[in-house]
Amino acid sequence: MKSNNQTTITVIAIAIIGALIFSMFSSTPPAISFALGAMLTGLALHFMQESKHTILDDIDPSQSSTTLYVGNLPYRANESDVKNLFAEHGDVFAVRLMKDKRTGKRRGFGFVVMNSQDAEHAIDQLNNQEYGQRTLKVREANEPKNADSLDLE
DNA sequence: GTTGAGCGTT
Repeated sequence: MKSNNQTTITVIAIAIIGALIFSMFSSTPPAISFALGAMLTGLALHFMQESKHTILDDIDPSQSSTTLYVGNLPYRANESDVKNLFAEHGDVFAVRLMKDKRTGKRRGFGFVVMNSQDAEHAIDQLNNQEYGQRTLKVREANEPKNADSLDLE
């Protein structure tokens, strides 16, 4: 819908060419073949541009997420506490505190997924900070499932 | 109910 004049002219030109080609291999009357060819070619080009716009629109820098490693957590801290703590420094998308698979007891560390821009600030603000009589360790997580810190290369 | 360096899970 947002195509400018140049792309519109290009689409029409290609549509006409496609219509001519379509007419050559069709046994129906030339006028109908031409119209059908133009419609099909125009539709194809239209959807190609639509998908292009969709892909580009999906790239939203304000929503890129970064996974943070949080260590030296007090055992009594739950996911809610950690989420509230990090939420003071940015948008927190998810919190996972690792626990023992058998006993279910917390292991004192976990992961926080939050806004990439806020993540750097959260590291500076929360790393080596006192929390529950413990000194927090906050860093960027290792095995990143989300390859979003690629802007640091 | 305990412990204390670490990088996980559908």
